Amino acid sequence: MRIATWNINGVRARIDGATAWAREVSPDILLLQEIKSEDAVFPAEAFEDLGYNVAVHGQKGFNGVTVLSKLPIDEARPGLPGDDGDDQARFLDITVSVAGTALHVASLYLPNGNPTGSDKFTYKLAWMERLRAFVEARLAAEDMFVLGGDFNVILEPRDARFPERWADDALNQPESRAAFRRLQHLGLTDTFRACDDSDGQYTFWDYQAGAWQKDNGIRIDYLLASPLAADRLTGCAIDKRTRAWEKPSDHVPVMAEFAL
DNA sequence: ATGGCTGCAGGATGCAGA
Repeated sequence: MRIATWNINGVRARIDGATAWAREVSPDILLLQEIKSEDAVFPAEAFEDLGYNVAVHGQKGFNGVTVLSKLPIDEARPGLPGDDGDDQARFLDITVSVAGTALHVASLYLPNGNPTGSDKFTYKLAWMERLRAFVEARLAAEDMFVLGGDFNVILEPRDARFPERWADDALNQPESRAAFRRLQHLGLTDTFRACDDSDGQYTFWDYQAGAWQKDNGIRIDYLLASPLAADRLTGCAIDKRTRAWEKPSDHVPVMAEFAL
């Protein structure tokens, strides 16, 4: 079972690259973020033609997440619990059945939070606390699950080419990292780090100032596995080839392989 | 970096991103 996540930065502007990549790599489950589309204009047919079942939690202009699955989607639950007043489309949780066992997979787009100290930063931290509560409940139920997406947190200095340049950024604040650690310490595995401990591994390069050419990147996209899923982890990869494509997303796909 | 691109909404430029 191959699960991939990719912040596509506008799925309609990148539908050709997205489908070409999905056709070549053929993940069983593909999570997309920042589709920047409401449900009605999401190009579902392009993915259905590749054999995917489609669950969408869209929003006009901004945000928006999807789960594309070659396995039938038994249930789809849009929205992160914990705040009925939150109307930003940043979370979609689905259930599939693998060899008679339920596997839950969530696609998430964690708030950026800039500028630090603003109400957006407060929203980011509150969103992370809601995510922690969600994961805590999931673990208490001893469910097998994977959380994938753009977490918008730089965990360690080695996750940035120039960490000092991110000193004032919401992605790199002690509060942001602490909230991510609280999540991890409940018992989630950073699947990439579980099988690749090397430095210089990034998932995002800014469009500006030749960041890609200078390898000025950061690692902010993750696939986190619950214990039952982590026990089956067999591999991981960041596919940075896509960043060199024509009209690329500023993020690249992250993958994890499970013996499921 | 004083954010130097990019997508989207809407029909010009402003906003959001990281």
